[in-house]
Amino acid sequence: MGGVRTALYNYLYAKQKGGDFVLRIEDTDSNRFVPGAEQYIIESLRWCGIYPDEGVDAEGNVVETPSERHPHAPYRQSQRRGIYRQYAEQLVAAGAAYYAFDTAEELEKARAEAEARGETFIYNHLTRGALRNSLTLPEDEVRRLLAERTDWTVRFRMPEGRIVEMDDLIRGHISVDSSTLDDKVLWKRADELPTYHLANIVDDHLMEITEVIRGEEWLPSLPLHYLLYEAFGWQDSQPRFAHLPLLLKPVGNGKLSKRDGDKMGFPVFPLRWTSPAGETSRGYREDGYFPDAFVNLLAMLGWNPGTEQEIFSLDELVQAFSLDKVGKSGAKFNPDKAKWYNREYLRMRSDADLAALWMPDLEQKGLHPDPAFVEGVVALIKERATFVQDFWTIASYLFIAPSEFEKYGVKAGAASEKPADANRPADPRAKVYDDAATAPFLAKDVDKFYKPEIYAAALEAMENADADALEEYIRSHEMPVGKVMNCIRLALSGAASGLGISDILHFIGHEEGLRRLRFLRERLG
RNA sequence: GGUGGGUUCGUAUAACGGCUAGUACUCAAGAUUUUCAUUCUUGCAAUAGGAGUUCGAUUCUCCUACCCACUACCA
Repeated sequence: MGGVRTALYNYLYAKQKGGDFVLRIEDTDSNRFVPGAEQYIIESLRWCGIYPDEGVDAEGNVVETPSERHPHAPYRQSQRRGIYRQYAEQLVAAGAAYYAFDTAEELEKARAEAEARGETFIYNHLTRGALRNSLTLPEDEVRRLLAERTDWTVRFRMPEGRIVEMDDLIRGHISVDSSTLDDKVLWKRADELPTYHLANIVDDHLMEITEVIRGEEWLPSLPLHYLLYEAFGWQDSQPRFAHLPLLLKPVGNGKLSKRDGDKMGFPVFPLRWTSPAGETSRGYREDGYFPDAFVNLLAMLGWNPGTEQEIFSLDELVQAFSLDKVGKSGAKFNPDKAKWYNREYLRMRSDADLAALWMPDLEQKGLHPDPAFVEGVVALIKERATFVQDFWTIASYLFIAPSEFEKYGVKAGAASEKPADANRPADPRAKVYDDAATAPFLAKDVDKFYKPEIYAAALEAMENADADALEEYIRSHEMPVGKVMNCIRLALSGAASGLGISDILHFIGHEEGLRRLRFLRERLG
């Protein structure tokens, strides 16, 4: 979700300004390579209606804008190794970086020693003089090591006492004393690739990136990035930066993580994702969210239009989006609001569209109803649903006769109508519900609706009146309307709550209604 | 620990330094309904705390508290 939102804001900004949205794959950590992840990202963006102007597509082909005159490919950083190497060396030659030969063990030891003194080890202007690098070793020794071995890194020579003045499109002016920063690794020995910091600056420069909109977790690295642009002499064409607030978990503290969703019953992935290890995480698409609803709710997490409008299409978002309306503080994700959005989008969708979306589900159940019939059902029930998947639960009895009669779920008492949901964000004013709420229905409520005399009345009414005249018949014969109607509903739908009797009869027909009423007697005696 | 960022109802957020601090979700109550849901009406609920600047502070400054991120040869 967080990644999609970041991509979305980038896309909205780019499109609004008439710019290009670039998808670059930052895969410089071979340890973290995940097969299929790249395709997953592209598919997710496509589902949301976001198509990069430049980048790679799901088939691995390079995509570039037709007007593009300056080729920027390749778009995978793992394929740009040679480019970065040259820039890393340029930095060393300029004195802005240096080679470091310290082994993992040596650094480990330095850290342990610092810790023993109650300090934290930092590779910086204070400590680099006592470590093994091209600043401390004799020149011929450095040459020898570079020639004989490949296990060296390049570190940025973080200046001492520089106050770095920065501007962020969302947060305004920020300044940091470079003395508090460390000599970040720019070139990794491990896979002979640059770290994010180097690759990002080099690529943004080469790809003529004008704005970088990324997560807040990058804010602490911003001074380093400013200093890198300066070291390369690229300050004049340096992109502008915007650091987005984080997406937080619905309850408790901390940022939204994979775990939260599965634990708390909502997706955190746009599409279902199966990790190489075989664990599957649910996705918004598979859970039944409409892509435009997903995009809409994501857009409103951290941004607002400044008006009271809440429903936006992607095109409207492009028009309305603005970075100065992006908030500074983290946004807790609210699953209830997410559902509300989908409900709104479901209602906006036409009955015919919804019927078409539902049809495969019906066919899978062995049903082959007339599309016009399904469309009629949809018109009747769409206001009761949040997802297309809800349709069956709401209206299965319009297709097949109930064989089971409700055991649970009737409003059994004021204080016990809904099961408690521990995973929902707590509203302190909500009533406390207990598990007794789901006590068996039959024992208590059957005699409310299924007393022999009520049943007799129901049967009489059904035998003598059609759907439209039913209520009038019951009234005029001085039968208890509510109880008789509910007895009929129980027979028709298997539940004591639900659609209107005449609506049900309209779809299943009067004969079928009568048959179901007689079946109820068989079942309940 | 250090550095940086943040803090308005439970949640998302609005409010040129100036109204009774608005809206949506959730929740509650009422109306409607043959039930449930829908719909409509109403309600509950917030400027973290303390100083300062000012005629006036949610808004600007400082301090404190709390939260978050970063502090990897990850991104």
